[in-house]
Amino acid sequence: MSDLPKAYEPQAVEAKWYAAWIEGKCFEADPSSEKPAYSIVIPPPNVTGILHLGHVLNNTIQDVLARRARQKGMEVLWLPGTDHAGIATQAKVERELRENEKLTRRDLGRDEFLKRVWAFKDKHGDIIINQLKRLGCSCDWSRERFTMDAEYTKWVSHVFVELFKEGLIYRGKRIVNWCPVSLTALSDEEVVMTPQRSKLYFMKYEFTDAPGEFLEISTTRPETLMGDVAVAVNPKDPRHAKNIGRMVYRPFPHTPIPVIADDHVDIEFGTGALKITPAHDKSDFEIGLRHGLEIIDVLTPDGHVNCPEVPELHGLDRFVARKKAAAMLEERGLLLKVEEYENNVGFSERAHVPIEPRISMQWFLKYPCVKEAADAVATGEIQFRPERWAKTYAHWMENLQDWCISRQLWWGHQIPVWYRKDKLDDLKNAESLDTSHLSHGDLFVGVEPPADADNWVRDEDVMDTWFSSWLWPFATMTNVGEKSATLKKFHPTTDLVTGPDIIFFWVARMIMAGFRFEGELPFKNVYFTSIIRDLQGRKMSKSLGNSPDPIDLMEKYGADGLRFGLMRIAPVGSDVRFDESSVEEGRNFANKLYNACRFRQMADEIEAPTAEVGDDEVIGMANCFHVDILAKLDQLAVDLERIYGEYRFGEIAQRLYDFLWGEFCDKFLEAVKGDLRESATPEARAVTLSVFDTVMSRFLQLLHPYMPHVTEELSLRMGYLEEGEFLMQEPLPDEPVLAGLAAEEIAAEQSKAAAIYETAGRVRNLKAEYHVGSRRDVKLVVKGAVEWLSEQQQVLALLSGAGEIVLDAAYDAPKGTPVSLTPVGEIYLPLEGLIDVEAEKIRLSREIARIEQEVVRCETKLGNESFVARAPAAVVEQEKARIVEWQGKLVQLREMLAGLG
RNA sequence: GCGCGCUUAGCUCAGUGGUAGAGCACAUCCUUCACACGGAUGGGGUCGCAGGUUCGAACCCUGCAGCGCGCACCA
Repeated sequence: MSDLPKAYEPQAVEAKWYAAWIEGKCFEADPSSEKPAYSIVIPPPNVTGILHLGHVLNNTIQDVLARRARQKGMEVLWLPGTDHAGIATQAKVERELRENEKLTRRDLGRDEFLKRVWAFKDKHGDIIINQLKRLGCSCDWSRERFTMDAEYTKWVSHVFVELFKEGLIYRGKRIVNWCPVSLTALSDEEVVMTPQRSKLYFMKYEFTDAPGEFLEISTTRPETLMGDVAVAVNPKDPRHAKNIGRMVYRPFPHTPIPVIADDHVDIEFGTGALKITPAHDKSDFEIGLRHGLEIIDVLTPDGHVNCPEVPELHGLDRFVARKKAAAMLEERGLLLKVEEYENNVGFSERAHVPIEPRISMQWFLKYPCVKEAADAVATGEIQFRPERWAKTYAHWMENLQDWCISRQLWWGHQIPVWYRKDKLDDLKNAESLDTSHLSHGDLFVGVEPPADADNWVRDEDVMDTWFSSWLWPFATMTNVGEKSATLKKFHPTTDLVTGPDIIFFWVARMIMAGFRFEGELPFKNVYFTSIIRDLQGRKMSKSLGNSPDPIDLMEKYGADGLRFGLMRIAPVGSDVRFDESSVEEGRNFANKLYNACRFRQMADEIEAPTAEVGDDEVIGMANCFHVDILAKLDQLAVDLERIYGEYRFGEIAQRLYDFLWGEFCDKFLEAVKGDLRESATPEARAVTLSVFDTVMSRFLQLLHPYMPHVTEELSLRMGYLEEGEFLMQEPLPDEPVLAGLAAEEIAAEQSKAAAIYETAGRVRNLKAEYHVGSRRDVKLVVKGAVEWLSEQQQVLALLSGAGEIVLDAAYDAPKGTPVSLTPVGEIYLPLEGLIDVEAEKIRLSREIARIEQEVVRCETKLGNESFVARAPAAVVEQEKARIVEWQGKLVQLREMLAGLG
């Protein structure tokens, strides 16, 4: 091993092990297993997407959970797959078509276009899957699913049909969020409210019964005023009481419209008069319904004015028309003023343009099993982490709006509804459709097409992508009408790991679907990950170019480095600011681990005898450093078990890091280095090697979920496992390493080790103070040494960098010899006349002053009767002990100062 | 407008009542036979502000401020 490179090179190792795990079928779940089940379904990434850091965090957490569960003896299913991502995928293909062939999807026709999308999916669909594999994800790839698989599509249709029969799905003309670019309706969740700097136009409409008298109105959208059918005022508004029931002239087309009264109008806002455009505003639409007003649509689907009566505006883009309309008002002397104004405008989540509220015929769903779904989270049957998201969920569940599930797209699950050809026009124009039409035979709703298909025409729309995603936990496990062995074993799933940004889109809807179609919750725990931002706190996005490519990071630092680095900084509650240096630290950690093992291998190559020491004998021969590290390992295992239960992934990473680096390498390895030299006794060598192996083999196991590749590699290299065995399949041992040793004995040994470590630190800092920190030949004299110090004298010399340590109870220190009070005695550092006496005097005086202050502080505290009476006894004792300690030190320091003259 | 978070060292963040912590960055030293992707030492914080509870508050309570995020029919 010593001929290997000094630094760990992860790339080849990681590829090798991933292939080996696949070859060994390590990820495949067995539904017939006797072991308890543990399951996760992956949040399916977009099939044509590419991996970003959010995916890395999310999937690393899932992999950690899955791998840990396997170690805990569970039968694990991590079910992977991809989502067809209707709008996103269709838009990509349309763009490619436009750029390469100057064609639109309509030029190709539906069938041909869909062929193109499938081809695109086949070409790009594996990219993100392969990226997940590169990351080391232990998904059961034999069960990979896609939301448009034939069987999955059946589920989607089946669910539609069932909910339609139940009367929860209906069709109707409503105001929907219309995207003028994608040319489809969107759900409320797909609209992002964005503050905009816009203009508020104040205009006046003339009363028909009083020429020269005007009603003042403000609006942000003058381009829609051709669709005005009324002006509304609040009935409680005294300013307008006299106006209710009168008529005013809409400027263009010049037509009288009524002034009506409606509670919705805010008296405080502007002039208290609101123009009503039912076709282009949701609340206007509702007011229109209440008052039986006409609906005049003056915009085309792609956001252009459609109003031949006003030729100046007809055909203009909506934003061009806005300026033009304002100019026209001004020409007519009807524009009073224009103010700068900030308001919230809904933007299309995908197309990034303002959505248009638009009347159109769409399919809607009234959510099923709302109460069960709300209760499941409220009662804690489904546990949210962090818990506060439960409140967000509850709020949404209490204010559910019907879900617009139809999309005017081609890529997706086509609505399983057929219309009779001869009734097509009637049906398409009908205001609404309900289940009664089913029996009339004009409408056919079914998973399979009607038998006499030639007489029917299928609804052209497809369903919202989330209408398939919400079935993911069970539709990936079983076919319609079956209860597969997989479903029986693994549903409900154990943990769901996802981002809080899709709590409404996905999480809430899955819970409802789970209750409705499987009669049970879909998962028991939901862990919401942090949102990853850049160092400026901005979201990662392609357009900002602030999103590092995880593949590049893995090339540079290894998948294990990326995983560990990201997990270590991922906080439980809030967002995380990403910096590449954290990944670098992950890489460094893997390297540290690798080198610790390399050190062990090199020790084997030294030609020095090793005694045969049986496992049982090791503990008996162990010194305090051995016992100490073994005890810390046991403690680590116990702590990790608890922290896993709390899903505190960052803390787990931190504990692993601190143990390996701080305890194992910095302390333990340094303390036992002497045991591995040729000069050491065979027994000491044997015991130390044995302890090393015990700790390292168990530590590799504990670290494995976070850094699967390097731990697997080292377990084999170090001989902890045979060729053909996998660390990922090794169950975690239940027994502590030190099970056979009494707690008091462990504590006694640990306190010795702690004393030596602390003493070494004090000596090093004493050396540094006198600028001999790098010298390893200094002589130390210990006065008043604890009786056991002679046993560990060599180790202390090694750790503190001393050439010689002399125990001398009667040592008479030369004047000004630096001294440190340590847990093992007074340690002097004779400087052989090299010190600057004056500087030393100043240093001592400062130290004395500082300690005196400490003593005063403690005494004041102890003089406080309330403190003594109310504080726990242990705390009071601690304070007292502290004073004794400080005073002892003061005596020493004053003597030293006096000694200097 | 309502709700939820956050505010601790230059940066990123731990720390849920008992003497303020880590990593990075910084400074000095060390190319000592696991590791410079390393080792040693050190400087650096009135824990956002103001009150309150308590013997004792970064931590609990109440206000306030700043930042961020949700939700909402302000034209």
